[in-house]
Order: sequence, then C-alpha cells, then structure tokens
Amino acid sequence: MSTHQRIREFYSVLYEAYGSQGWWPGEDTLEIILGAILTQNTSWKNAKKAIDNLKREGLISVEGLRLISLDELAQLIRPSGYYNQKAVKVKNFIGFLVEEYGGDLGKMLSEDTKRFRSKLLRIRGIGPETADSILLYAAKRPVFVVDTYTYRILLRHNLIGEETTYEEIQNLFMDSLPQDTGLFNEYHALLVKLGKERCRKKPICKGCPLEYDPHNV
DNA sequence: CACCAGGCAAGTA
DNA sequence: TACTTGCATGGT
Repeated sequence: MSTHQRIREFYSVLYEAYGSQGWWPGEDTLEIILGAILTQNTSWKNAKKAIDNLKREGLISVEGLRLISLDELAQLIRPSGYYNQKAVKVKNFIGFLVEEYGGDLGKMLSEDTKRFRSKLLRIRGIGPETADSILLYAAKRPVFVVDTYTYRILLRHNLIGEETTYEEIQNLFMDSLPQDTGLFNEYHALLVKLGKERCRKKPICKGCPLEYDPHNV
C-alpha cells in the first residue's frame, strides 16, 4: 500500500477508535492563539492554567496584553513553564498584530494564507508548529499541523525516516488528503490523542489501533 | 528519584 | 552547516 493510502487509512482507523476530539479547546481566536504559544513543549493542562489566569484578570484582549508589564504577564503565565520566554513571545505577537494590522484580529485573520504564514514565522517565538496551529485553529485555513507526536507516530510506523523535515511531513498529509480544515483539525487532534496514550518515547505498540506489528515489517 | 509535556531560538565550532 | 544547550512548571 502506498504511503498516501496509509495516511488516509490511518485517519479512518483513528476516527473509528477515538471519535471526534473537539479541538481547539479555546473560546475565541485570541485565546486560541495564546494557547498555541503557551502550550509549546508543555502539557495542555499547564497551558490551560496560564490561560485561566489571564482570563481571570480579564487579559484576553489586545489592549490588555499590550498594556500589561512583561513581568506581570510572566507571573500570570508561570504554570505553562518557560514563562519568561513565553511572556516575550506573547508580547512579540501582540506587537506584530498592532503594527501590521492596527490591532485588528479580523484583518489579520483574513490575510492570504501563505503571506500570513511567512509573516508569523518572522515573529520571534513562533515557529512552524505554532504558526500552523494559528492558521488551522484560529484562522480556519486548511493547513496541516505537524507536532512531535505526528513525527513519532509516522516514524514508528515506517512512513518517514529520521531526517524527514517538518515541511516534508506536512506535505505528506496535505498531498494525501482533501484540503479540508475540519479534516486537518480532527486528524491532528487524533494523532495527539494516540500519541498521548501509545506512541510515547518508550514504545507501547501492543494494542495500537493502527495495528503496527514491530515483528512484521 | 527520573522522565515527560500539543517548541523555539541562540550558542558553538 | 550541524550539533548542542537553555528555557521551567507540574504531573506520573
């Protein structure tokens, strides 16, 4: 079976096994963007605590985040880890939003997808995964998000090699599937779901819904 | 105690 | 270019 066919088959199997994941767990677009930054290399649970702190302070707004001091912001997002760096990242994003779009989220979100992606990648603190999460989950563009789970699962199932790059993996999905925002949303969430319980650094393959048999490859 | 979590950038040679 | 290191809290 071709790699593209297997990519399509994995989706059916995962959806059958786990059902809809209901991502992104955030209410408005700014909250989704903040979540994308705060969850970098951090459990969603901890990122959520940071988001809740910001919410409690009424800070999920462009003006709020623009006016708060860096140090206060850092303290509020402590639970998400790397809080000093992430405070700078949030400030960098808000600075970008104000400078490029006059602080108008709607204007930013209607930017052409490719242009928007390359602009996001110029912000210090926003790399490919965070940029694509913003494009998919906040801007609702059909862009596939690749994360460490995606890499690990594809590697373990021999669909990619160790050296495969972010963009190559992304293209693998985007060339195999219809360009559908809802599908990409669900697929990424399902890969995270699978990765959380099975495809960790210490392999747990027995009983994997993808039925990978390490002795039969 | 060790190890991991929905990354990214900067430093070194 | 190709490695390596720093960032940091909270859960298992």
